[in-house]
Amino acid sequence: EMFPYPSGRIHMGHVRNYTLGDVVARYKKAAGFNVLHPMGWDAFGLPAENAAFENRVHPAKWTRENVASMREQLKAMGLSYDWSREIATCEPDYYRHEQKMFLDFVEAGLAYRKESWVNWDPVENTVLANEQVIDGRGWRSGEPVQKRLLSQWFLRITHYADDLLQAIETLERWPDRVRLMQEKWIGRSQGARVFFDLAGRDDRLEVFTTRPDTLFGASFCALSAHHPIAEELARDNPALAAFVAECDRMGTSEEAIEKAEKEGFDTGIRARHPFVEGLELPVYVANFVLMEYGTGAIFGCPGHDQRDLDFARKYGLAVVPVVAPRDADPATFEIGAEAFLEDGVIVNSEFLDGLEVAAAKAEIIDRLAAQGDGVGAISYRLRDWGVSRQRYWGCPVPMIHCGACGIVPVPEADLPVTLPEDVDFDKPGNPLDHHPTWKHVDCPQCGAAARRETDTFDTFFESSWYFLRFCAPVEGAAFTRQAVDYWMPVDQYIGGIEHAVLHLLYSRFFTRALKECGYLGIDEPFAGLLTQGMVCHETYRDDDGGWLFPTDVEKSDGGQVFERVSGKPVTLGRSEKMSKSKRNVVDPELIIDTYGADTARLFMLSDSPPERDLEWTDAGVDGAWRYASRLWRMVTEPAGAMAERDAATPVSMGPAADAAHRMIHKSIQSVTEDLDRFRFNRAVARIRELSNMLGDLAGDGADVAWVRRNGLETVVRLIGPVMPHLAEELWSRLGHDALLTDTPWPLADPSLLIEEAVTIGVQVNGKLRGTIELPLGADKEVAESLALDLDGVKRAMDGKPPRKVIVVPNKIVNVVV
RNA sequence: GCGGUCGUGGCGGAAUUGGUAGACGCGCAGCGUUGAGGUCGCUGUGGGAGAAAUCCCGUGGAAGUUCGAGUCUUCUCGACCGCACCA
Repeated sequence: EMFPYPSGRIHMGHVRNYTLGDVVARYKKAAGFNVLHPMGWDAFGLPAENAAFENRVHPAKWTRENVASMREQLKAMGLSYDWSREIATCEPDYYRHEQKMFLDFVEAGLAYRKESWVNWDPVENTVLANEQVIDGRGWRSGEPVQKRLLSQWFLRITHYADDLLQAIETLERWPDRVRLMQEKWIGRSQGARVFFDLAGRDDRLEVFTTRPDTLFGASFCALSAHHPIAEELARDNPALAAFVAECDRMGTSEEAIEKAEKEGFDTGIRARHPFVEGLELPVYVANFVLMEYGTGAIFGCPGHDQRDLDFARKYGLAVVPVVAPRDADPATFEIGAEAFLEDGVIVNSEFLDGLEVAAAKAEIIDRLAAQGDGVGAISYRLRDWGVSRQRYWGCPVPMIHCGACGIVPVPEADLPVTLPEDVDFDKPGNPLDHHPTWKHVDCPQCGAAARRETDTFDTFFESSWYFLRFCAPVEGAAFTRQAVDYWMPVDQYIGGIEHAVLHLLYSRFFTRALKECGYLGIDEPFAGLLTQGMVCHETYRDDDGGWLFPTDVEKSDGGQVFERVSGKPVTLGRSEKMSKSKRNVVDPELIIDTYGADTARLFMLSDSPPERDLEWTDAGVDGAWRYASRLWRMVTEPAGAMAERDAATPVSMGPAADAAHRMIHKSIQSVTEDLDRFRFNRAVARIRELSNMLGDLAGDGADVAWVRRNGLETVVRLIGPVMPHLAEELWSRLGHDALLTDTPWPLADPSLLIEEAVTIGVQVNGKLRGTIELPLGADKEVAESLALDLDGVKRAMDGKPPRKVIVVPNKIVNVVV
């Protein structure tokens, strides 16, 4: 399972995640596998610094205390972890290894430095995370944020863009939706670079486009606000500089940029169309053009791109259709309020006219190349991974800035570069930067006074390789090659869908980068992936719209909801992801104290399939608790005779015992299949069915007594991975000395799984009109004649002769009249 | 805005992957146990009509493919998740 951020207390999302993992681990162990089931702490991060700021507690102290209390909470859940492998990423023993990895990445050309944009709070003089930007303003200052350029470290994930994309195909045990999301995230697009001559200038404007076929429909070009040409012009043009500043007030998230009202500024520059003599396109600076994608410049074809169309309408630019639907008249086809995005036939485009879109792309790329105005190109949406953070609570970047030697790596012998303990969180900005002594060091090359890098790594850095250290958390190395070769890749990884792209993609990249640096021999870290859904709960608000905790709320029999203390009415809201801000949370510790861990675990698996969202309800927990109690009574208070533990299989069994015996083995079979396929809710349903059958099993003959014991033992063994405490106790009460944990998984007897008879449905014109009982594999003729003889079938046929009778053996008969 | 996922009873969900829709659980109703309530046990429970047999309707909506569609196709509506400095 994905290791948690030590926020202080476990939440229901953890309970779900770790229950799922523990069931898999316990089941696989019982099934005879060598299981490594570790746990650790993703211990660096922003919340520790917020706590330091708000509660005047040191991030290290806060984090370590959180780890200690969360460890106790996890232990109370009965999770089968190997705690001897526990790691916390904030300890120098852990992060020293990633400092070495980083130095190796620099050596291999996989890490480099470049300028990039950050959110800047002008009042606090600090860099803000996207999370700290609310509606374009700093979360504490309330001031509009600005974009600022900082020189930062990047990891060259784009070097592996194609490999990361191609290899998605090999991840057979990953959910399709995650594979699709990663594919879209990498975003390989085939297109062209087009070079426009600029009137009155010597340089050319280079744009990337996925639609070179629409070049004849171009009516403008647009630059990113920080395109070199835009910056150059802004120096002498206050109005443009003001527009650029306006663009900088937007956040850095893609969402903020895409949702903003599209704005442009006409630079006055004109770009010459490469094929149309005399056609000059206005060049704008526009707020929706990303400097990080393609070349930071585009040409706009309003007819065939909605954003370009909106822009053209706003600024009164020409809209010329150059692709028309195949059945449209090219002379009259016009673009209205919506751009035409589909494939069709090229029109209004000189030598391209009449071609299909794909052919036109190939043709125009050839022509562009021939006259030196462009070239076919591939572009990726994926950008290099910026890993520098201007924060304290992270792994220090092991670099030194020397006035004479430039940027110098910290020598390996001097690792780890550890965080100073005595830091001050009262001043805004990065505490490492204003620490009095920490950053002042001598240059390892020339010995002159130099300055430490005060940035720390993105915390995704730690989570990109922790699974490797779990294989061998040894001293003196990140891991041992032997252990990694034995255990890796992770056979089954389980975590939230919110990590579908970033963490999982970074880890895939990191594994490749480590391979390139000789650390290991695999490409893919996670062979199997299960992404669990969220835990949700209904929401409550009082008269003033304030959120209420479920514990503050009471429900009357009539379904009215009111505040427990004041009795005031409460508005019931829909079920949403449990979150502190909406207060719709249930504390796992309270549930474990009240009902026990096994009940919480059972409920987590019972109702919803793991990948779907799960709604937490009190009634559902009660139901799980009732089942646990019932199972307890069934085993400890046997109503009828129960055979001795080692009683031999009865020589002959009556029909009731025989049917029960068969059902026991069918249950073993289906529960095993369900666990193999992570259909835990079905597995639980099957176990409950088996319990229900045993509860109804009447008689006290030796055969029934034997089957009853056999059945109860089977239920206990099947439920063991889900409710380990209860099952272990019941196993002992059933007279076993060995632990259930050490007992192999039950095997179904194939001879008991064979059905002798089947009930199949009989339809008339596709509607069910009756059922017939047939021996397994009965002849079609037999099925047909029995079906036609049914009263309901005769009635529905209304005296008409059958036109056709479809018999699918062992499944269905359908009479067509 | 872009990308992704999901819509089945009062509720969570199941459906052998195109073959008897609603397994299992929750809730609700009735009965039994109890002084009462809870627990526990039994019975019933998709909607409509009917005393019943039975019939009609039914998987967000509309159309299509098929002997047969919850499942496949097209369109459409709605809900949710991610968007690179939260983890």
